[in-house]
Amino acid sequence: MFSKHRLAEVAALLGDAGRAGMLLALWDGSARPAGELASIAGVTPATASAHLARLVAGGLLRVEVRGRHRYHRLAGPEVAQALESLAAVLAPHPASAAAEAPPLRRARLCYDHLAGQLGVGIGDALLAGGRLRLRDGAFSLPPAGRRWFERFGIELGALEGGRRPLLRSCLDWTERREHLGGALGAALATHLLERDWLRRERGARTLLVTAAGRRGFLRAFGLRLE
Amino acid sequence: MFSKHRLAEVAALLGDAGRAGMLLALWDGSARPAGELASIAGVTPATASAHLARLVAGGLLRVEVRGRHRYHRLAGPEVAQALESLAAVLAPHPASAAAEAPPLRRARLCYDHLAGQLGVGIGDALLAGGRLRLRDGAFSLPPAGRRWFERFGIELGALEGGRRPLLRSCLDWTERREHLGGALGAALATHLLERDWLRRERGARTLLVTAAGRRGFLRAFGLRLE
DNA sequence: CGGACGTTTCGTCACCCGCCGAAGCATCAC
DNA sequence: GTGATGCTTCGGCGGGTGACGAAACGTCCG
Repeated sequence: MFSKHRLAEVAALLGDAGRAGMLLALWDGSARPAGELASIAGVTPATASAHLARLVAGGLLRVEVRGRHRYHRLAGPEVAQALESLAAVLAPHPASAAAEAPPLRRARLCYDHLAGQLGVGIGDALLAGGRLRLRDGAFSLPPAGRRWFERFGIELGALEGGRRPLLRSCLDWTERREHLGGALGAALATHLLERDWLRRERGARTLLVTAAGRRGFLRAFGLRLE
Repeated sequence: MFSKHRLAEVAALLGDAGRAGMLLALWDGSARPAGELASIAGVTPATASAHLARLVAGGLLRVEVRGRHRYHRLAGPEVAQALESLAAVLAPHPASAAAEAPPLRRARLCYDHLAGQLGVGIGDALLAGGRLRLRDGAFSLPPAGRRWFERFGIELGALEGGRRPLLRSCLDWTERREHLGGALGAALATHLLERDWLRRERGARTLLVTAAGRRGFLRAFGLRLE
């Protein structure tokens, strides 16, 4: 049987504030060198190195050696998913989630797609416009939606047929609402970053809405962002 | 920000073989007294008591006092979901899942709905019969499916409108396939247990198929179970 | 080549946490 | 009441682990 020992082993890796901090910093799918993760976790490089070695050995992180730097990133979407579902456990009541720091609640990346109020808001706008459908907690994409995404500059053809589902609903832990994940959610996030509607805040998974973004979200989605 | 400390706190609760064993024993949604959990975890009642107190304080377990017994159960589906997604992290390769003990692979409860080969098989049969649809990794229920479930003895009306989504796909960690969760998945499992097609194996989340079940699964789903 | 830098390894210390046995509280049975 | 049972609390022991500084290693740059 998949033993309690293996489960405990992996869970114990997440069960240290230093390591948890590193994983959270990598939650958005980014790759960061060991030194940066050390400062994020608030420990010396020596300590961080030991932590990172354990995370890699435990299969939670992948490491990519580039010169004298060692870039670490999450080993895969399962890890991000595990973080997300642990977060769901510790925010069982919307009230505690509502107390989150505003910038993080407003817009952030969930591994590689949008989350927070912006993510939920975009989803709502797409639903209201008939460009997306939500039924029984699962998204589907009607023809009108396909056309809209193509016109918006996202090539659906390239996204389909891959291993990853095009649409996937992902439970947002601050808003307690479904938002759009999957290949399309990721492509949308990438597209908005490339268009410079959104900008990643350095060293966090928080997203900033640019001036162009404010105009764009209002025009494209009817979203008024303060 | 939802701090790394809180995440680490919860994860650390799972990061001990004793506590992990207890949680796994409760994975199927059952409620067990402290003494039984102690023997499952292989520790003395004193040690178990301390563990259970921490799990309750951490919001992972609920406790129900009945006379001199204290029944513990998972605090909610989020906890089971967290266990499931951690299991997915530590079984990234189908090979390791294939090594699982056969009875567990064959049929088990994932908190409150069916999983394992039986769970996946039923899902496949429903899909093949057009009673369920799978699109982009998410289930939907066409009219033919609604009729079928009603005729099968499951009242959909009572399930809808609740907080919990009717349909939810849940990644099976032994089969690496989606299976049916959500309110409908739970109702189906309950119904099959009540009809005595399935019986819970004492002290495990493994399910046994009864003789009536073998006939029933063949007739209703075309599933031939050895 | 030599120095700067990022990272790892080593040695060490301190603390936390899991474990148990014994004792203390409840509750149930008679 | 009296004893048995289920569980918790208390006190104390031992091992694991996270922390650091110092030093070694490998890479980049002038």
